[in-house]
Amino acid sequence: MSPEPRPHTGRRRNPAVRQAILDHAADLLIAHDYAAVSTDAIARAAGVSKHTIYRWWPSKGAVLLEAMAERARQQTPGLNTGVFAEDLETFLAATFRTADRVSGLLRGIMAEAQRDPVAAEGLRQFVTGRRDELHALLTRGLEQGELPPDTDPDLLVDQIFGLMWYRLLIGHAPVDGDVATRLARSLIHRQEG
Amino acid sequence: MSPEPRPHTGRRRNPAVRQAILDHAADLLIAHDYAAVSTDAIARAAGVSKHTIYRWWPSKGAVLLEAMAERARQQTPGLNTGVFAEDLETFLAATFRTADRVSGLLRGIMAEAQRDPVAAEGLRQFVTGRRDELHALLTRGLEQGELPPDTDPDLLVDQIFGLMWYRLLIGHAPVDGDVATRLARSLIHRQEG
DNA sequence: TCTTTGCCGAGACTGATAGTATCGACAAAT
DNA sequence: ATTTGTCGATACTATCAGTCTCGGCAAAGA
Repeated sequence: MSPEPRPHTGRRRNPAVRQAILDHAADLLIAHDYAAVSTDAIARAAGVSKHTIYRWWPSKGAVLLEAMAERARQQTPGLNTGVFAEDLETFLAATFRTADRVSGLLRGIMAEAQRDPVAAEGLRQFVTGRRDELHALLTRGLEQGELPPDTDPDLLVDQIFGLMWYRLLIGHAPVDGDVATRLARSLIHRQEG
Repeated sequence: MSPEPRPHTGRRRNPAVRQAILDHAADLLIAHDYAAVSTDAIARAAGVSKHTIYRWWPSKGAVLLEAMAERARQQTPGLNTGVFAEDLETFLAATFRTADRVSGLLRGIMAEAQRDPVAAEGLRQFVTGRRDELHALLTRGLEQGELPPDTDPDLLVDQIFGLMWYRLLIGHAPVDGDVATRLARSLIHRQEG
Protein backbone atom coordinates (compact mmCIF):
# COMPACT_ATOMS: atom_id res chain seq x y z
CA MET A 1 0.00 0.00 0.00
CA SER A 2 2.78 2.39 -0.91
CA PRO A 3 1.20 5.76 -1.49
CA GLU A 4 3.25 6.62 -4.56
CA PRO A 5 4.94 3.52 -6.02
CA ARG A 6 5.95 5.26 -9.24
CA PRO A 7 7.65 8.57 -8.47
CA HIS A 8 6.73 10.60 -11.50
CA THR A 9 6.88 9.74 -15.14
CA GLY A 10 5.33 11.59 -18.01
CA ARG A 11 5.40 15.23 -18.83
CA ARG A 12 6.31 17.57 -15.98
CA ARG A 13 4.55 20.68 -14.88
CA ASN A 14 5.54 23.75 -16.80
CA PRO A 15 6.87 26.31 -14.29
CA ALA A 16 6.35 29.14 -16.76
CA VAL A 17 2.63 28.45 -16.75
CA ARG A 18 2.49 28.54 -12.96
CA GLN A 19 4.34 31.84 -12.91
CA ALA A 20 2.21 33.35 -15.63
CA ILE A 21 -0.96 32.55 -13.71
CA LEU A 22 0.33 34.01 -10.46
CA ASP A 23 1.76 37.10 -12.13
CA HIS A 24 -1.35 37.94 -14.07
CA ALA A 25 -3.58 37.21 -11.11
CA ALA A 26 -1.62 39.69 -9.02
CA ASP A 27 -1.48 42.27 -11.78
CA LEU A 28 -5.19 42.08 -12.43
CA LEU A 29 -5.97 42.49 -8.77
CA ILE A 30 -3.65 45.47 -8.46
CA ALA A 31 -4.78 47.22 -11.61
CA HIS A 32 -8.50 46.49 -11.70
CA ASP A 33 -11.31 46.30 -9.23
CA TYR A 34 -11.58 43.10 -7.32
CA ALA A 35 -14.99 42.46 -8.83
CA ALA A 36 -13.43 42.43 -12.30
CA VAL A 37 -11.02 39.62 -11.51
CA SER A 38 -12.56 36.29 -12.47
CA THR A 39 -10.85 32.99 -13.12
CA ASP A 40 -11.77 33.42 -16.76
CA ALA A 41 -10.04 36.80 -16.78
CA ILE A 42 -6.94 35.36 -15.14
CA ALA A 43 -6.87 32.49 -17.62
CA ARG A 44 -7.31 34.84 -20.54
CA ALA A 45 -4.63 37.27 -19.36
CA ALA A 46 -2.15 34.47 -18.68
CA GLY A 47 -2.90 32.76 -21.99
CA VAL A 48 -3.84 29.65 -20.11
CA SER A 49 -6.78 27.30 -19.90
CA LYS A 50 -9.06 27.64 -16.91
CA HIS A 51 -8.72 23.91 -16.55
CA THR A 52 -5.03 24.31 -15.82
CA ILE A 53 -5.73 26.72 -13.00
CA TYR A 54 -8.09 24.30 -11.32
CA ARG A 55 -5.66 21.46 -11.82
CA TRP A 56 -3.20 23.12 -9.47
CA TRP A 57 -5.27 25.27 -7.17
CA PRO A 58 -8.47 24.26 -5.38
CA SER A 59 -10.21 27.61 -5.71
CA LYS A 60 -9.84 31.12 -7.02
CA GLY A 61 -8.99 32.32 -3.54
CA ALA A 62 -6.07 29.91 -3.38
CA VAL A 63 -4.64 31.36 -6.57
CA LEU A 64 -5.01 34.94 -5.40
CA LEU A 65 -3.51 34.05 -2.06
CA GLU A 66 -0.44 32.42 -3.56
CA ALA A 67 -0.07 35.34 -5.94
CA MET A 68 -0.07 37.70 -2.99
CA ALA A 69 2.40 35.61 -1.00
CA GLU A 70 4.67 35.52 -4.04
CA ARG A 71 4.64 39.29 -4.33
CA ALA A 72 5.13 39.77 -0.62
CA ARG A 73 8.17 37.52 -0.60
CA GLN A 74 9.81 39.63 -3.28
CA GLN A 75 10.27 42.55 -0.92
CA THR A 76 11.37 41.70 2.58
CA PRO A 77 11.75 44.69 4.89
CA GLY A 78 15.42 45.50 5.49
CA LEU A 79 17.51 43.85 8.13
CA ASN A 80 17.88 45.17 11.62
CA THR A 81 20.49 47.83 12.34
CA GLY A 82 20.39 47.11 16.05
CA VAL A 83 18.88 50.47 16.93
CA PHE A 84 15.32 49.65 17.85
CA ALA A 85 13.70 52.98 17.06
CA GLU A 86 15.30 52.95 13.66
CA ASP A 87 14.42 49.34 12.96
CA LEU A 88 10.81 49.82 13.90
CA GLU A 89 10.43 52.86 11.72
CA THR A 90 12.09 51.12 8.80
CA PHE A 91 9.99 48.03 9.20
CA LEU A 92 6.73 49.96 9.39
CA ALA A 93 7.59 52.31 6.55
CA ALA A 94 8.57 49.46 4.24
CA THR A 95 5.52 47.41 5.21
CA PHE A 96 3.06 50.27 4.84
CA ARG A 97 4.44 51.49 1.55
CA THR A 98 4.40 48.05 0.01
CA ALA A 99 0.94 47.33 1.33
CA ASP A 100 -0.34 50.55 -0.14
CA ARG A 101 1.18 49.79 -3.51
CA VAL A 102 -0.59 46.44 -3.70
CA SER A 103 -3.67 47.52 -1.77
CA GLY A 104 -6.00 46.17 -4.44
CA LEU A 105 -4.40 42.78 -4.06
CA LEU A 106 -4.70 42.81 -0.28
CA ARG A 107 -8.28 44.03 -0.29
CA GLY A 108 -9.26 41.38 -2.80
CA ILE A 109 -7.67 38.62 -0.76
CA MET A 110 -9.38 39.80 2.39
CA ALA A 111 -12.74 39.85 0.68
CA GLU A 112 -12.16 36.41 -0.80
CA ALA A 113 -11.08 35.05 2.58
CA GLN A 114 -14.53 35.89 3.96
CA ARG A 115 -16.15 33.39 1.60
CA ASP A 116 -13.43 30.89 0.71
CA PRO A 117 -12.11 28.80 3.64
CA VAL A 118 -8.96 27.91 1.71
CA ALA A 119 -8.11 31.57 1.23
CA ALA A 120 -9.02 32.27 4.85
CA GLU A 121 -6.63 29.65 6.17
CA GLY A 122 -3.89 30.77 3.82
CA LEU A 123 -4.32 34.40 4.74
CA ARG A 124 -4.18 33.45 8.36
CA GLN A 125 -0.88 31.70 7.87
CA PHE A 126 0.52 34.56 5.85
CA VAL A 127 -0.55 37.07 8.45
CA THR A 128 0.88 34.93 11.23
CA GLY A 129 4.28 35.10 9.60
CA ARG A 130 4.17 38.87 9.40
CA ARG A 131 2.90 39.11 12.96
CA ASP A 132 5.76 36.94 14.22
CA GLU A 133 8.29 39.19 12.57
CA LEU A 134 6.90 42.33 14.15
CA HIS A 135 6.40 40.53 17.45
CA ALA A 136 10.07 39.60 17.59
CA LEU A 137 11.06 43.15 16.80
CA LEU A 138 8.82 44.57 19.52
CA THR A 139 10.04 42.03 22.05
CA ARG A 140 13.56 43.15 21.38
CA GLY A 141 12.53 46.76 21.93
CA LEU A 142 10.82 45.78 25.13
CA GLU A 143 13.91 44.02 26.41
CA GLN A 144 15.99 47.04 25.57
CA GLY A 145 13.64 49.26 27.52
CA GLU A 146 12.56 51.20 24.48
CA LEU A 147 8.92 50.44 25.08
CA PRO A 148 6.89 50.82 28.27
CA PRO A 149 7.58 47.82 30.48
CA ASP A 150 3.92 46.81 30.74
CA THR A 151 3.54 46.65 26.96
CA ASP A 152 1.67 43.63 25.63
CA PRO A 153 3.41 42.77 22.34
CA ASP A 154 0.47 40.76 21.02
CA LEU A 155 -1.89 43.64 21.51
CA LEU A 156 0.54 46.09 19.99
CA VAL A 157 1.12 43.93 16.93
CA ASP A 158 -2.61 43.86 16.30
CA GLN A 159 -2.86 47.60 16.81
CA ILE A 160 -0.20 48.22 14.17
CA PHE A 161 -1.30 45.76 11.51
CA GLY A 162 -4.88 46.49 12.45
CA LEU A 163 -4.44 50.15 11.67
CA MET A 164 -2.89 49.26 8.35
CA TRP A 165 -5.60 46.87 7.22
CA TYR A 166 -8.37 49.05 8.59
CA ARG A 167 -7.19 51.99 6.53
CA LEU A 168 -6.66 49.86 3.45
CA LEU A 169 -10.11 48.33 3.63
CA ILE A 170 -12.10 51.43 4.54
CA GLY A 171 -9.98 53.92 2.64
CA HIS A 172 -10.66 56.85 4.93
CA ALA A 173 -6.98 57.68 5.49
CA PRO A 174 -3.68 56.97 3.77
CA VAL A 175 -1.27 54.13 4.42
CA ASP A 176 2.13 55.61 3.67
CA GLY A 177 5.58 56.27 5.04
CA ASP A 178 4.40 59.33 6.91
CA VAL A 179 1.84 57.41 8.91
CA ALA A 180 4.42 54.71 9.55
CA THR A 181 6.83 57.27 10.95
CA ARG A 182 4.26 58.97 13.12
CA LEU A 183 3.04 55.64 14.43
CA ALA A 184 6.52 54.35 15.19
CA ARG A 185 7.45 57.54 17.04
CA SER A 186 4.24 57.59 19.03
CA LEU A 187 5.06 54.13 20.33
CA ILE A 188 8.61 54.96 21.29
CA HIS A 189 8.08 58.38 22.75
CA ARG A 190 5.76 57.33 25.49
CA GLN A 191 8.43 56.18 27.87
CA GLU A 192 9.80 59.72 28.06
CA GLY A 193 6.48 61.16 29.30
CA MET B 1 -41.46 71.78 -14.89
CA SER B 2 -42.35 71.13 -11.28
CA PRO B 3 -40.45 68.03 -10.21
CA GLU B 4 -43.23 66.56 -8.09
CA PRO B 5 -46.62 68.20 -8.69
CA ARG B 6 -48.55 65.43 -6.98
CA PRO B 7 -47.09 64.62 -3.54
CA HIS B 8 -47.98 60.99 -3.14
CA THR B 9 -51.20 59.14 -3.82
CA GLY B 10 -51.76 55.46 -4.03
CA ARG B 11 -50.72 52.72 -1.66
CA ARG B 12 -47.92 53.55 0.78
CA ARG B 13 -44.84 51.55 1.53
CA ASN B 14 -45.42 48.83 4.06
CA PRO B 15 -42.99 49.39 6.95
CA ALA B 16 -43.33 45.79 8.09
CA VAL B 17 -41.90 44.61 4.79
CA ARG B 18 -38.91 46.89 5.12
CA GLN B 19 -38.28 45.67 8.64
CA ALA B 20 -38.65 42.03 7.67
CA ILE B 21 -36.07 42.39 4.94
CA LEU B 22 -33.56 44.12 7.19
CA ASP B 23 -34.12 41.72 10.06
CA HIS B 24 -33.75 38.59 8.01
CA ALA B 25 -30.76 39.97 6.13
CA ALA B 26 -28.98 40.58 9.42
CA ASP B 27 -30.03 37.25 10.88
CA LEU B 28 -28.84 35.33 7.84
CA LEU B 29 -25.50 37.07 7.89
CA ILE B 30 -25.06 36.40 11.59
CA ALA B 31 -26.13 32.77 11.48
CA HIS B 32 -24.77 31.59 8.16
CA ASP B 33 -21.64 32.06 6.15
CA TYR B 34 -21.45 35.20 4.11
CA ALA B 35 -21.28 33.12 0.94
CA ALA B 36 -24.68 31.62 1.72
CA VAL B 37 -26.47 34.96 1.90
CA SER B 38 -27.96 35.78 -1.48
CA THR B 39 -30.73 38.19 -2.32
CA ASP B 40 -32.88 35.19 -3.13
CA ALA B 41 -32.20 33.80 0.32
CA ILE B 42 -33.07 37.09 1.98
CA ALA B 43 -36.28 37.38 -0.03
CA ARG B 44 -37.24 33.81 0.81
CA ALA B 45 -36.51 34.20 4.52
CA ALA B 46 -38.40 37.46 4.74
CA GLY B 47 -41.34 36.10 2.74
CA VAL B 48 -40.86 38.88 0.25
CA SER B 49 -40.38 39.24 -3.47
CA LYS B 50 -36.89 39.95 -4.72
CA HIS B 51 -38.47 42.68 -6.75
CA THR B 52 -39.46 44.52 -3.60
CA ILE B 53 -35.89 44.48 -2.34
CA TYR B 54 -34.60 46.07 -5.52
CA ARG B 55 -37.38 48.62 -5.49
CA TRP B 56 -36.02 50.13 -2.29
CA TRP B 57 -32.33 49.35 -2.30
CA PRO B 58 -29.91 49.75 -5.19
CA SER B 59 -27.83 46.64 -4.46
CA LYS B 60 -27.43 43.75 -2.10
CA GLY B 61 -24.64 45.59 -0.34
CA ALA B 62 -26.97 48.48 0.40
CA VAL B 63 -29.43 46.13 2.10
CA LEU B 64 -26.77 44.47 4.19
CA LEU B 65 -25.34 47.82 5.15
CA GLU B 66 -28.65 49.22 6.30
CA ALA B 67 -29.32 46.01 8.20
CA MET B 68 -26.03 46.42 9.98
CA ALA B 69 -26.63 50.10 10.76
CA GLU B 70 -30.05 49.18 12.13
CA ARG B 71 -28.57 46.60 14.46
CA ALA B 72 -25.77 48.89 15.53
CA ARG B 73 -28.19 51.64 16.45
CA GLN B 74 -30.07 49.31 18.77
CA GLN B 75 -27.23 49.19 21.25
CA THR B 76 -25.48 52.45 21.94
CA PRO B 77 -22.52 52.22 24.31
CA GLY B 78 -23.41 53.65 27.69
CA LEU B 79 -23.14 57.29 28.61
CA ASN B 80 -20.06 58.87 30.06
CA THR B 81 -19.52 58.79 33.79
CA GLY B 82 -16.94 61.56 33.59
CA VAL B 83 -14.09 59.31 34.68
CA PHE B 84 -12.07 58.86 31.53
CA ALA B 85 -10.44 55.53 32.32
CA GLU B 86 -13.82 54.09 33.19
CA ASP B 87 -15.55 55.55 30.15
CA LEU B 88 -12.91 54.26 27.79
CA GLU B 89 -13.05 50.78 29.20
CA THR B 90 -16.84 50.75 29.07
CA PHE B 91 -16.90 52.04 25.52
CA LEU B 92 -14.39 49.52 24.29
CA ALA B 93 -15.93 46.59 26.13
CA ALA B 94 -19.41 47.37 24.82
CA THR B 95 -18.13 47.94 21.30
CA PHE B 96 -16.00 44.81 21.19
CA ARG B 97 -18.63 42.54 22.67
CA THR B 98 -21.30 43.75 20.29
CA ALA B 99 -18.98 43.52 17.32
CA ASP B 100 -18.09 39.97 18.22
CA ARG B 101 -21.71 38.97 18.54
CA VAL B 102 -22.49 40.22 15.05
CA SER B 103 -19.10 39.42 13.59
CA GLY B 104 -20.62 37.55 10.67
CA LEU B 105 -22.60 40.64 9.78
CA LEU B 106 -19.56 42.89 9.96
CA ARG B 107 -17.35 40.54 8.00
CA GLY B 108 -19.97 40.19 5.29
CA ILE B 109 -20.37 43.94 4.99
CA MET B 110 -16.64 44.44 4.77
CA ALA B 111 -16.34 41.85 2.03
CA GLU B 112 -19.27 43.34 0.14
CA ALA B 113 -17.80 46.83 0.46
CA GLN B 114 -14.75 45.66 -1.50
CA ARG B 115 -16.89 45.02 -4.57
CA ASP B 116 -19.95 47.24 -4.17
CA PRO B 117 -19.27 51.01 -4.19
CA VAL B 118 -22.61 51.73 -2.53
CA ALA B 119 -21.75 49.48 0.37
CA ALA B 120 -18.25 50.94 0.51
CA GLU B 121 -19.51 54.49 0.81
CA GLY B 122 -22.11 53.49 3.38
CA LEU B 123 -19.60 51.58 5.45
CA ARG B 124 -17.31 54.55 5.34
CA GLN B 125 -20.01 56.81 6.71
CA PHE B 126 -20.95 54.32 9.39
CA VAL B 127 -17.35 53.90 10.43
CA THR B 128 -16.83 57.66 10.45
CA GLY B 129 -19.61 58.00 12.98
CA ARG B 130 -18.05 55.46 15.27
CA ARG B 131 -14.63 56.99 14.83
CA ASP B 132 -15.95 60.42 15.76
CA GLU B 133 -17.42 59.05 18.96
CA LEU B 134 -14.18 57.46 20.04
CA HIS B 135 -12.22 60.47 18.88
CA ALA B 136 -14.24 62.76 21.10
CA LEU B 137 -13.74 60.44 24.03
CA LEU B 138 -9.99 60.28 23.50
CA THR B 139 -9.74 64.05 23.09
CA ARG B 140 -11.41 64.46 26.43
CA GLY B 141 -8.92 62.06 27.96
CA LEU B 142 -6.10 63.97 26.37
CA GLU B 143 -7.35 67.28 27.77
CA GLN B 144 -7.65 65.73 31.19
CA GLY B 145 -4.08 64.54 31.00
CA GLU B 146 -5.04 60.88 31.11
CA LEU B 147 -3.20 60.16 27.88
CA PRO B 148 0.38 61.04 26.91
CA PRO B 149 0.42 64.67 25.76
CA ASP B 150 1.89 63.85 22.38
CA THR B 151 -0.90 61.38 21.57
CA ASP B 152 -2.37 61.63 18.08
CA PRO B 153 -6.06 60.85 18.52
CA ASP B 154 -6.59 59.99 14.85
CA LEU B 155 -3.84 57.44 14.93
CA LEU B 156 -5.06 55.98 18.19
CA VAL B 157 -8.63 55.67 16.95
CA ASP B 158 -7.38 53.67 13.98
CA GLN B 159 -5.22 51.50 16.22
CA ILE B 160 -8.21 50.61 18.36
CA PHE B 161 -10.83 50.00 15.68
CA GLY B 162 -8.11 48.56 13.50
CA LEU B 163 -7.30 45.92 16.08
CA MET B 164 -10.96 45.06 16.36
CA TRP B 165 -11.60 44.68 12.63
CA TYR B 166 -8.29 42.93 12.05
CA ARG B 167 -9.13 40.28 14.61
CA LEU B 168 -12.69 39.91 13.34
CA LEU B 169 -11.59 39.50 9.75
CA ILE B 170 -8.60 37.22 10.29
CA GLY B 171 -9.95 35.38 13.29
CA HIS B 172 -6.60 34.66 14.87
CA ALA B 173 -7.53 36.10 18.27
CA PRO B 174 -10.70 36.91 20.19
CA VAL B 175 -12.59 40.20 20.29
CA ASP B 176 -14.11 40.28 23.74
CA GLY B 177 -14.38 42.25 26.94
CA ASP B 178 -11.05 40.96 28.18
CA VAL B 179 -9.17 42.33 25.19
CA ALA B 180 -11.07 45.59 25.53
CA THR B 181 -10.01 45.90 29.15
CA ARG B 182 -6.39 45.07 28.49
CA LEU B 183 -6.27 47.48 25.58
CA ALA B 184 -7.90 50.32 27.50
CA ARG B 185 -5.53 49.86 30.44
CA SER B 186 -2.47 49.69 28.23
CA LEU B 187 -3.39 53.06 26.80
CA ILE B 188 -3.96 54.71 30.16
CA HIS B 189 -1.11 53.20 32.07
CA ARG B 190 1.62 54.63 29.93
CA GLN B 191 1.66 58.05 31.56
CA GLU B 192 2.76 56.49 34.83
CA GLY B 193 5.92 55.03 33.28
C1' DT C 1 -68.25 53.97 -4.72
C1' DC C 2 -65.18 54.41 -8.45
C1' DT C 3 -60.77 55.55 -10.25
C1' DT C 4 -56.06 56.41 -10.00
C1' DT C 5 -51.67 55.53 -8.16
C1' DG C 6 -48.34 52.80 -6.70
C1' DC C 7 -46.94 48.70 -3.45
C1' DC C 8 -46.13 43.95 -3.52
C1' DG C 9 -45.52 38.84 -4.77
C1' DA C 10 -44.65 35.43 -8.36
C1' DG C 11 -41.74 34.06 -11.43
C1' DA C 12 -39.37 34.25 -15.90
C1' DC C 13 -35.29 36.08 -17.83
C1' DT C 14 -30.30 37.86 -18.83
C1' DG C 15 -25.62 37.89 -18.00
C1' DA C 16 -21.71 36.86 -15.31
C1' DT C 17 -19.25 33.64 -12.72
C1' DA C 18 -17.17 29.38 -10.05
C1' DG C 19 -16.10 25.12 -10.85
C1' DT C 20 -16.41 20.45 -13.60
C1' DA C 21 -16.07 17.31 -17.55
C1' DT C 22 -14.49 15.83 -22.10
C1' DC C 23 -11.45 15.77 -25.73
C1' DG C 24 -7.33 15.91 -28.33
C1' DA C 25 -2.57 17.49 -28.84
C1' DC C 26 1.88 17.06 -27.11
C1' DA C 27 5.99 16.74 -24.09
C1' DA C 28 8.90 13.92 -21.16
C1' DA C 29 10.66 9.80 -19.27
C1' DT C 30 11.38 4.78 -19.82
C1' DA D 1 7.39 3.39 -29.20
C1' DT D 2 4.73 3.51 -25.23
C1' DT D 3 3.23 5.25 -21.12
C1' DT D 4 2.12 9.02 -18.19
C1' DG D 5 0.60 13.19 -17.32
C1' DT D 6 0.35 18.37 -18.84
C1' DC D 7 -2.12 21.73 -21.23
C1' DG D 8 -5.59 24.32 -24.24
C1' DA D 9 -10.21 24.43 -26.06
C1' DT D 10 -14.68 24.22 -25.16
C1' DA D 11 -18.98 22.87 -23.51
C1' DC D 12 -21.46 22.27 -19.43
C1' DT D 13 -23.93 22.88 -14.68
C1' DA D 14 -25.22 25.60 -10.97
C1' DT D 15 -25.57 29.81 -8.63
C1' DC D 16 -26.31 34.50 -8.17
C1' DA D 17 -27.12 39.74 -9.04
C1' DG D 18 -30.14 42.38 -11.06
C1' DT D 19 -34.18 43.35 -14.58
C1' DC D 20 -38.68 42.75 -16.38
C1' DT D 21 -43.61 41.75 -16.78
C1' DC D 22 -47.84 40.57 -14.92
C1' DG D 23 -51.62 40.55 -11.89
C1' DG D 24 -53.56 41.52 -7.34
C1' DC D 25 -54.55 44.76 -4.01
C1' DA D 26 -54.37 48.71 -0.68
C1' DA D 27 -54.80 53.65 -0.05
C1' DA D 28 -56.14 58.17 -1.23
C1' DG D 29 -59.07 61.46 -3.78
C1' DA D 30 -63.32 62.52 -6.47
